[in-house]
Amino acid sequence: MRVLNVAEKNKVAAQVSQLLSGGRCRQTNSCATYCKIYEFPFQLQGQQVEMVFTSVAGHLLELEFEPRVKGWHSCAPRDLYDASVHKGVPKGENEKIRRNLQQLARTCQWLVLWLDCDREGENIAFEVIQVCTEVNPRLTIRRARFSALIYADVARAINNLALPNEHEAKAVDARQEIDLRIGASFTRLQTLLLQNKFDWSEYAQDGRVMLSYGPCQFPTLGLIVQRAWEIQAHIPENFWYIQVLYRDGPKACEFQWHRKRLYDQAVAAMLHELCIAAPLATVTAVEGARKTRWAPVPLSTLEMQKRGSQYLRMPGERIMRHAEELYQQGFLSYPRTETDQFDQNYDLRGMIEAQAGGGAPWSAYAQRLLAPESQLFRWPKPGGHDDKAHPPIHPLKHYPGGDREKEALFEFIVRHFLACCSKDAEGQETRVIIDIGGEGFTATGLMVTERNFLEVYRYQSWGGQDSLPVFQQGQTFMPAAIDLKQGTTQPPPRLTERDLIAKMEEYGIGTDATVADHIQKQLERGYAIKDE
DNA sequence: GCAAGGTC
Repeated sequence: MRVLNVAEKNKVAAQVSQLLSGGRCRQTNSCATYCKIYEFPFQLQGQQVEMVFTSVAGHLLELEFEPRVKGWHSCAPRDLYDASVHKGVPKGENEKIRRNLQQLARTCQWLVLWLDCDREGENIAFEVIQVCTEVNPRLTIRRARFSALIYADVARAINNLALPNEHEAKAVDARQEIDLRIGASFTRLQTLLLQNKFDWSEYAQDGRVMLSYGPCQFPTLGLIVQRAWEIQAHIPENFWYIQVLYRDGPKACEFQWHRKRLYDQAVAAMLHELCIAAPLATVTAVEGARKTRWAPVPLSTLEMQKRGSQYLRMPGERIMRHAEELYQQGFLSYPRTETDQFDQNYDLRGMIEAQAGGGAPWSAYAQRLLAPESQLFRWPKPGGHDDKAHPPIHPLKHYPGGDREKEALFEFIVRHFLACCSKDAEGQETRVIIDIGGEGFTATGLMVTERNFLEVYRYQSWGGQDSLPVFQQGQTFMPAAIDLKQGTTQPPPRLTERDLIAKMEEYGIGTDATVADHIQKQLERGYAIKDE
């Protein structure tokens, strides 16, 4: 008996084959570029069988309208709600993937579906069933459900084969149909209605404008517009505050008023006059506290995009493209992961060693991290998310360089990885509280006592302020200045890509894998612009 | 010329 096993991606087919065959499987190419075939003998339910593993690459089928309504002027946009839709294999790579599946299905008696354990995976399972039973209707169909790519889980899955869940798959069918009908109809309606009403030439691509609508695009744009409205609605207001400066030779510091700011100029001026009338400052307290700056937790896909866009000023979409290439070239672990904690027995040491040579700017740090006497290493703090399929994003081997942007991204991922394996930074905060004419002021200083992860994580700084001059409780001094200053309230800052990604995550717009695409689309369509 | 989801 031959058993055809289909995974959602080649990587899973390869890994499950490795685990079930004990590392002894034959790999051959298929007619599909990225979907390999893995074969090995296996004992299934007490029977000797030949296992044949292959994969799709995500969805195999795509929902499309009947040909009658495909032209933009063939029907009214509202007719797209009644037109019939069907699932078909889109032209291109997926046709090759279908051919691979059908060739194998003809020679097999069983079909075991190893798709991801989520709704999309369940839906893809039925796509695979549809394509395979077209050429072999007598296939016995089973679903393998595994939660992690480890032997125990995979073995449990093959010994507890179940049936695919049609309800879950149909939930995805419903989503697809809603997305397509609403998206296509509103896109046509808006575009046809408005394309000649305004001058869109600035936004046109290939001579025409596209005013697309989609259930992810629209709320994404909404988040951008919301901030723009907040900025437009801002009415600047003046405020006043008292600033106290201390100076003694080269030593100087600034004291912040406990009232922070007042919006009543007369009151602020009166309090200022009281200070001027009795300007001698009395130190009422000197407080010290230990402060800790936490090292980052291991890197998930969305966190990579958020930090990458902030630290490197690189669009999320390009970060993902570079990460994907670095992964395929073997420099990086799998770039699509929700996991931000390392498994207990992960070989972190080996991963750090891989960065300790090569003369990179971080090699010396990696070497220190490995040296026990440095006491710099600490097992990364768990971030609390685990997709049970992939580890956090981390470097596998040294990237020799070539593409400047890819280098910058790789460097960030390495530094983040080394940082999350390092101890937190420690500092000593000093607060000096003074009284002038009944008003309270505080100066705060921070001395970093142990930089630890900050040494390698050059994207973050801490303190920056010089340590304070030494003050003693009860001491008095004459300030160098007691000034009444005026300020103006500022509108909220414009939205950054990092903020937008975070908000989309918060509101559940798109998925980890698509958030960057939706942002990219805003720019492509000219709905929003992004500057430096 | 349209959506959003999956992946190399």
